[in-house]
Amino acid sequence: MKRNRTSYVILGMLSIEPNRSGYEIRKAVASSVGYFWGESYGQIYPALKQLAAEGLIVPTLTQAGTAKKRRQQYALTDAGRACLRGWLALPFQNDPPRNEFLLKLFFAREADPGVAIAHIRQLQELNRGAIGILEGIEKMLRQQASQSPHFPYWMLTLTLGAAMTRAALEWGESALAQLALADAGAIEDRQATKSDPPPTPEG
Amino acid sequence: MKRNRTSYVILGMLSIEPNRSGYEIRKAVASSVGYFWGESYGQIYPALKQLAAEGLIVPTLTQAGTAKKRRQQYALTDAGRACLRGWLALPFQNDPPRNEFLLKLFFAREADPGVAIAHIRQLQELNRGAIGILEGIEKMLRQQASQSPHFPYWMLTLTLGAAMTRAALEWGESALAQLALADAGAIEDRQATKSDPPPTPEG
DNA sequence: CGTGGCATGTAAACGGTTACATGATTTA
DNA sequence: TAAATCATGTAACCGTTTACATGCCACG
Repeated sequence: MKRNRTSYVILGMLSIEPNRSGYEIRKAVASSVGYFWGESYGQIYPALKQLAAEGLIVPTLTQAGTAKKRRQQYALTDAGRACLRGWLALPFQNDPPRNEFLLKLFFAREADPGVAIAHIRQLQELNRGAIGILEGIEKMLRQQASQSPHFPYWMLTLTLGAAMTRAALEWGESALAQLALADAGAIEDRQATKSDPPPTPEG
Repeated sequence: MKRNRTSYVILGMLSIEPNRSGYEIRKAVASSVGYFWGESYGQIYPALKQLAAEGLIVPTLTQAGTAKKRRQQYALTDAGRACLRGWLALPFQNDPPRNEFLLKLFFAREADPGVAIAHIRQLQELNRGAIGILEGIEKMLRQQASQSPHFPYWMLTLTLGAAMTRAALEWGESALAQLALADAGAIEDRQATKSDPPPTPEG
């Protein structure tokens, strides 16, 4: 039975906490795995229908007591849980990353000299923001979920993200320094063709 | 004029070296930017047609001298080069990464204890391989392209990839250690409920 | 000569995003 | 009751992969 990954994300989210609606699942995805996975309504709602038709999830009664909005909630069935576990045990597929930043950097020679520097600065901004967000999530996790059996795995996803982001930040600093040097070198070269060469700058 | 990114990759590749065919462009992509970008024939050939129709590239005569296979080559026009430069100067869009490894790790509590460890080991394998490939490319670049004006930018793409991969490798080691400890802890806990607690193992 | 791989291309299917439509619920 | 927003859903579109079709060239 071929199934797309959206279905597994839904099963996973319901395995962590049952009785969620499509809307809630979408929000949970964005706020937990959002920095390495995304889902849109256009995928979630059809997938919910399909999963329910196959008996992997069941619609649960919206408790009429408080009646918060009208929303159809779902919970995992035994078959759904088994399906999730089967998928988890399968080797992960690492989908080829698409990194437009690196693409532009690769072709940057064709552009004006400032372009690469501007892109790297934009990347640094993004990565600094990401570090902040990751640290925020980590703090919240430690306070609110440190006793959860999910905690160690959730922390691991965070620390990998943080480690790679920090590595990228360090790279960015050195890359900016390099490009600045190269610019200075180019200026020197231009001066050198006009007058005497000053090979090393001195105070 | 809306244009997909495949077109810019083609323009970029032709800006580095003109007179390439679709097949050659595909191969060049795979062997240079392959670890952060991919293109398939199904995109390249239609894009070539479209670019030619818009005058951004021109089909060049396959030199009848050696007649190496039949293949239609293309070269950049001035308009094509200008188009590429315009795109390069635009802020890059960072497309949300999709990382199935992290997704499975996030849900790993639902699976058997060995599953997360197996996935991390698989990741380590992949990353060790990636480091090897990146180092190979770097060596080749230093030998064959160190005088090219593209060289500094190409090196930067390599060093970012290497830095992030190395960070992931380090993370993997510590993650494996952590999970091994957790397993040992779980065993201890189970023993503790059966007999006296041995809080710290001693020779 | 014919087989295998090179090179070009196309059609179909897929996964995913976006935009839009709609009702229901809060709030002002 | 009007406006804003919540929640669900659908249709269309886009980019991409995959599978397939085909002809050409080199080599045995």
